[in-house]
Amino acid sequence: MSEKPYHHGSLERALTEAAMEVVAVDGIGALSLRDIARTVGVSPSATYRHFPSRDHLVAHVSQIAREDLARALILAREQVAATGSRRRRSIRRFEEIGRAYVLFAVDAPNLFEAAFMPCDVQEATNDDPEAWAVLVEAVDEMVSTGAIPSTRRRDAPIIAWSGVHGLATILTSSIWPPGYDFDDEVGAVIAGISRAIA
Amino acid sequence: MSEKPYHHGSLERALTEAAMEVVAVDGIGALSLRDIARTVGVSPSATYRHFPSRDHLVAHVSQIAREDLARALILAREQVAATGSRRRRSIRRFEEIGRAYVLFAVDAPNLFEAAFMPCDVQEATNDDPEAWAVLVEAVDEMVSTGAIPSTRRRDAPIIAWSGVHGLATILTSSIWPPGYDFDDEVGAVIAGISRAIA
DNA sequence: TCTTGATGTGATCATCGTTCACATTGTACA
DNA sequence: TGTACAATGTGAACGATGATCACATCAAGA
Repeated sequence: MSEKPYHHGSLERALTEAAMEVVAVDGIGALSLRDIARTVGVSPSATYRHFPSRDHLVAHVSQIAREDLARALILAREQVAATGSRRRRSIRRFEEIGRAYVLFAVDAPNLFEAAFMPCDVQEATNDDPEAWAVLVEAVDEMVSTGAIPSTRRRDAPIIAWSGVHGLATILTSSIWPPGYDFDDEVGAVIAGISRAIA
Repeated sequence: MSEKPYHHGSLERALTEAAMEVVAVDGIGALSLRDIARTVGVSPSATYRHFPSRDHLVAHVSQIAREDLARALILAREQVAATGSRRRRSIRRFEEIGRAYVLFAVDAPNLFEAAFMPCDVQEATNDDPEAWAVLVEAVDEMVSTGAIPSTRRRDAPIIAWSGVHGLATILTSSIWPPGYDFDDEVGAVIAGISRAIA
């Protein structure tokens, strides 16, 4: 029987994975240092060798969730078929990114919430993908193909982000108005955004 | 010296007010039953005579915050001067409501967050004003004055709500993109919404 | 080999939400 | 008027949590 070694070897990764699991399933509020220390099989104080406080763990999870979202957007953009005009394709890319944004929130509401929660502590900025950059690129492409006027280059990302982020937040806040269908309104909002920035 | 009476007299109101204060200043996460019991000058267990659990207090605060927001929207609508055509006025009312929505979030970010936080426990529905209803009324008025086509009556509230709610959330989430000015973008987003539902 | 830095343990502390038996008070009814 | 009863507040617990500290263990280089 292999005895458990005194040192875990990759505690930080294990803690992070356990934390992501808890947050994804039960939300950021259910994240407890002692709890994940238990599931990883380590003493509570060991966690402090890798995260100075619970808030730092939360910030780390939040950062990963943001990267996951950005990757989902990139994937959606790349899955747009290379058919039709460049102009038409830039529009479809933009709309698919918007749809993926809302879809991510619906599929993983707890991760979405965690991604944008205000964190007291800050993660060191790195080179990981950012949702904002993906959005700006898509807008730039639409400008370059003439799908939207260049005068909107500046405001379009904010308008688009507000629209999809608002819809996503509303969808995950249990404040959805009665009598409305999710999928229908996703299409309606994205179409509205297209009109707003056209 | 007036002795403190054994019974507080209006503990529930006092607890609620103290809770609103704490939430407004330090956020919903800083709300502690023991803490507000201390500030009100009562034992921790006394709070349970009025709120079955911390979650119920949170839900109560959330409900009040939602009412505050709705009242702010109504106030903004009523402050639109009765000048110009009915059509023009309906548009201005709608836009001022949107502006007030974002302004509320910026002025009271913690209350705004509390207003839309997912609550496990539910407050009994009452007749207090709801932001959603205010928005729908404004859209209906725009339809009746011909400011927007009646075909958009259904989707316009969702589109508008998504836009302002998204902007408000982004503004209060410390994820605001660099190089953008708050006030400018509020105008840009609201103008975008107007184009989206026109 | 010895030392040093990194990593994990166990005990401990203050705080929190919650519960429970009990105290106090206002009130409706005999 | 007096008395049972319901409402409301107290104080002492319990278990759980985040955090800190002295100490234990281990790996790697001088």
